[in-house]
Amino acid sequence: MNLRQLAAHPGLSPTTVSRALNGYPEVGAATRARVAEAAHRHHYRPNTRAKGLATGRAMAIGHVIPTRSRHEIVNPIFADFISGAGERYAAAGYDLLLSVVPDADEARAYRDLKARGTVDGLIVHAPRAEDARIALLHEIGLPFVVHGRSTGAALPYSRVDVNNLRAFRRATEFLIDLGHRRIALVNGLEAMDFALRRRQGYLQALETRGIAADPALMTSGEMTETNGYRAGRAMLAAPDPPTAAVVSSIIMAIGLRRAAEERGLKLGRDVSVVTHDDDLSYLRNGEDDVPMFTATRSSVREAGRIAAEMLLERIRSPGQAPATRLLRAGLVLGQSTGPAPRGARSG
Amino acid sequence: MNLRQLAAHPGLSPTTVSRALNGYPEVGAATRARVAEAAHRHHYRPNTRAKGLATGRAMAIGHVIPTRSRHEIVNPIFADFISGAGERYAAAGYDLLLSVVPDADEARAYRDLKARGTVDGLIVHAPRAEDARIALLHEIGLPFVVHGRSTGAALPYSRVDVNNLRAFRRATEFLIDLGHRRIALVNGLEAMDFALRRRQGYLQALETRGIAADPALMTSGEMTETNGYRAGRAMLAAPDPPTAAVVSSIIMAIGLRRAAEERGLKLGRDVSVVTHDDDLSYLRNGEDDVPMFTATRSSVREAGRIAAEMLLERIRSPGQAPATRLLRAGLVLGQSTGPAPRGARSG
DNA sequence: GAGTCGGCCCAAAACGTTTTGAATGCGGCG
DNA sequence: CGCCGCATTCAAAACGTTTTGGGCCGACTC
Repeated sequence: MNLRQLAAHPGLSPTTVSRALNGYPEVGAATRARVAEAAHRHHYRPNTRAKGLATGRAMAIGHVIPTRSRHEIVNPIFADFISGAGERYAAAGYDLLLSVVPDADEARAYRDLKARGTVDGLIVHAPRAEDARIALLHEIGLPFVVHGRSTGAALPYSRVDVNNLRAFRRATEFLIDLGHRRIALVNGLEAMDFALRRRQGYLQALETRGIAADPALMTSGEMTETNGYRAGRAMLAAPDPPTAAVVSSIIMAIGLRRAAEERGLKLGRDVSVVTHDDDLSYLRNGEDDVPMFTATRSSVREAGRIAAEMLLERIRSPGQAPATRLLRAGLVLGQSTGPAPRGARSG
Repeated sequence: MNLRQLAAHPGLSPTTVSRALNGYPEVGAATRARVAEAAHRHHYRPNTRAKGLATGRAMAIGHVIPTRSRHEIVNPIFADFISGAGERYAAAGYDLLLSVVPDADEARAYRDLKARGTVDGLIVHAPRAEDARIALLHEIGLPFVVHGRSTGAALPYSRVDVNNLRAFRRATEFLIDLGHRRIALVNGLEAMDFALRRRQGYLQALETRGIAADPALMTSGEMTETNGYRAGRAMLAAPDPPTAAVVSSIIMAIGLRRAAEERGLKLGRDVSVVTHDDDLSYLRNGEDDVPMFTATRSSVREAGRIAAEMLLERIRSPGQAPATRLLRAGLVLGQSTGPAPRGARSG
């Protein structure tokens, strides 16, 4: 059903029908009603491409999710983040365009999206320190919002982020307060900015309390269950094992728990763990009674919603100064932490 | 950079440039080279919307992922499935459009996509038995491929699926062979077709071996860690607890393991578990040495790749008879299964 | 009663491509 | 020499919208 065909029915011109549907004032109330009725009856929807061509807007937001080419791991938080964002896009009449590209091709993907005019703006995922994409997007001239931060970026940018540094410092201090001295850090890939900042928070806490950081207790890698397990197995088998750990992802924490239990160690009694918890919908921590894990919690779905709103606002009124929304990850007490064992295994 | 602007540069008409770029034969070799060079130099990409308008094709595939409005859980397999599919779309020059809609609005979402001409085809996720969407899409006239099956659907349709019934029958038989008699089923939502068929497989195995099914041992729900935990906790606390379970998702299995360990029971010794394993990229079962879980394994990312290819083929040559690709989930031996305890706790 | 203004509507241009239909120039053939 | 066919190229229409620039008519002002 065309606009022309739709217009022919009540015997009007396409112009008038278009105006009636888009709420322009210069159309009579009676006609507007007739048009609305006809449109409804024929299930009329304006053709996206034609409308976009005429208005110059794509009414779509792009999410470029980079795939580290080696092992093709897709971060499980994407699903929840995108579902949060998608909800807001839908409400505003925007589509969501997903681009899964090997990270080597990422720059080209951005340029393409702009040149082809496919999207009106985009979300930048998994930023690194001094992330090159920020300069690139400024150059290209596409509105964007970063999920996370990029320390040292030369140009300003909008972002929604979690107070990673503070959260991890608090988590580490909490463990220290419980008497732990050998505390491991099981981190995400430290090429990522969020991981860097969590590490800083961890280090600051140790330093403030006069505990020397031990490189043997710090590990970093893709946030998979296997990597959590590996880290746990290696550290717990070492001569002077940690009595506690701060962990960057609940999935890694599950791997770590597996490694502990394999050695007959119980979380919260023999080994304490504080993990970051993105509040993934299929992996709720503490949906029943006491949470399994003590955690720094921040809903990534909520972050998606906020990022979407910020981006839509940037598109609506360009030229605004970049904004920052900081989500605070609260420390949630669970069963995975407890006082350091007396005369800890650390000897 | 326009087509017109691009054409002005080497002093050609838009027509010729368009033809040169799209590989039509009626353009001289020399001109074609000149055009290619100019296009490359100016990073020219044809405007998606204009191209789509002219050709009548959107060069985009839609994925409608329904959100059960109550708790907004997004199935964790979507990320991997979509990443597999997206890879193939990209290779074929297609975009991926994601629609996150409350399942009540799903029909309208499909009609909209068609009416607005936003996509050339789509993937149907999480089909139910006699799923209404199949008839709807036939009526609408959009090519589609179903991920899964819809038993009892009146009309034919293309699909890629796993042999759920056989896999779960085998898994159950395997446990029976190990001496287990009280075997639980921790299933996904049985509104979903895949869950129905897994249940059938489970029941068939019990029946064949002359074991009466016990409703108290069968549970069904959203595939979250919490639900796995709840099922495990309830069943293991019951008077006549199961010695084994078949589980529909590795995430539920992790919850089940947690419940078992809470009672001091060890998987593979006190309780045996066979779980389905979608080979999620961040939750690999058996990346190191022996798999944690004995599992029916089938890569959902691979399913995504195949579904994408089938759909693109359907779009390329319409009118083909619907096709079916059946992936076989092999039974992978892990540490979570062992012989039934002698004089099992079943008393 | 003439002129002006507002309300309502329409024809045509524009967005950036592809595709149709036709034009140009050139060599070869009769 | 005239015609034909071929290889190239181009102008214009088309895709389905929005937007620009009027046009018409009745009511109001003086």
